[in-house]
Amino acid sequence: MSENIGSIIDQYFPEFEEGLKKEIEISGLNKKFKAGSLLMNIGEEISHIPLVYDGTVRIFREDEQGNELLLYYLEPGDSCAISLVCSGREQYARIKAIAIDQTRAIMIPINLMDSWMHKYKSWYYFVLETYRLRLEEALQTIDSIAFKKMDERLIHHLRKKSEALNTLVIKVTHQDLAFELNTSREVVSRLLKKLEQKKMIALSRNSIKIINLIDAPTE
DNA sequence: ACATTAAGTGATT
DNA sequence: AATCACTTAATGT
Repeated sequence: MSENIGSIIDQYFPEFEEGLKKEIEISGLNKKFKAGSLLMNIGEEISHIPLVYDGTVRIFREDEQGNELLLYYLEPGDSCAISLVCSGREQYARIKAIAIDQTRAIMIPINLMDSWMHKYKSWYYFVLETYRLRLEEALQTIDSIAFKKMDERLIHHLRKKSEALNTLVIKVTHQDLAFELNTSREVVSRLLKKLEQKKMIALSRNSIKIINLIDAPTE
C-alpha cells in the first residue's frame, strides 16, 4: 500500500486540477499516524494541514477541566476545516486531533494555502465546501444540544460513532459516552438500558452492539 | 483469591 | 438530568 501521492489524489480528491495535483506531489508529505496518536494539540502551532485518505481522526475541543467536546470526525477525502482557515491569522490550534484508527494523510505546509486559494479554483471550492459541511454539522450539533433531550442525543451520538468507525459493535464504556455527551455516567447507563429493552442495542462490558437504532419517539 | 474497573440502582435535589 | 452512595458484575494479576 505504498502508493504515490499522485494516485492518492486521483482516488480521494479527484476534483483537484492538474496543477494543484502537481504541487501537492511536490510539497505534500505522505504521513502515517498510529491509532491513538495526537495529530494536533491545543496551543500548538499549525504548520501543516492534513488531507486524510485512510483511517479516522477525531477533532474536538477541550476546556480547562479537560472536558472534551467532539466536533467532528475526519474521514478519507476530508480535511480539517478549522486548520484550513487558521492558515491566515490564527496560527495556534484551538482544537485537538487524535487518530482513532491508524490513519494516513498527506500533510501540506500551511504557507502554501494563501497562494493555492488564488491559483486553484478546485482548492478554493474544496475549502469552501469543507467549511460549509462543517458549519452545517455544527449547527446540527448546536440544536441537538439546545433542543433535544438526552436520549435523542445518545441515539444520534451512537449512530454517528458507528458510522464513523464503520462498525456495529462500538467499543466504549458508559463513562466515555457520558464524557463525550457531557453528562453523567449514570444517565448514560440508564438510557442505554432503555434502548436495550427496546431491542435497539445489546450491551456488554466495554461494548455496545447496534441492532436497530431508530429514533424512538420519546414517551 | 484479591484488587480494580465497569455497570446497575435507589434516593435526593 | 445530575449527584451521591452503595451494590453487583466482569476482568486483570
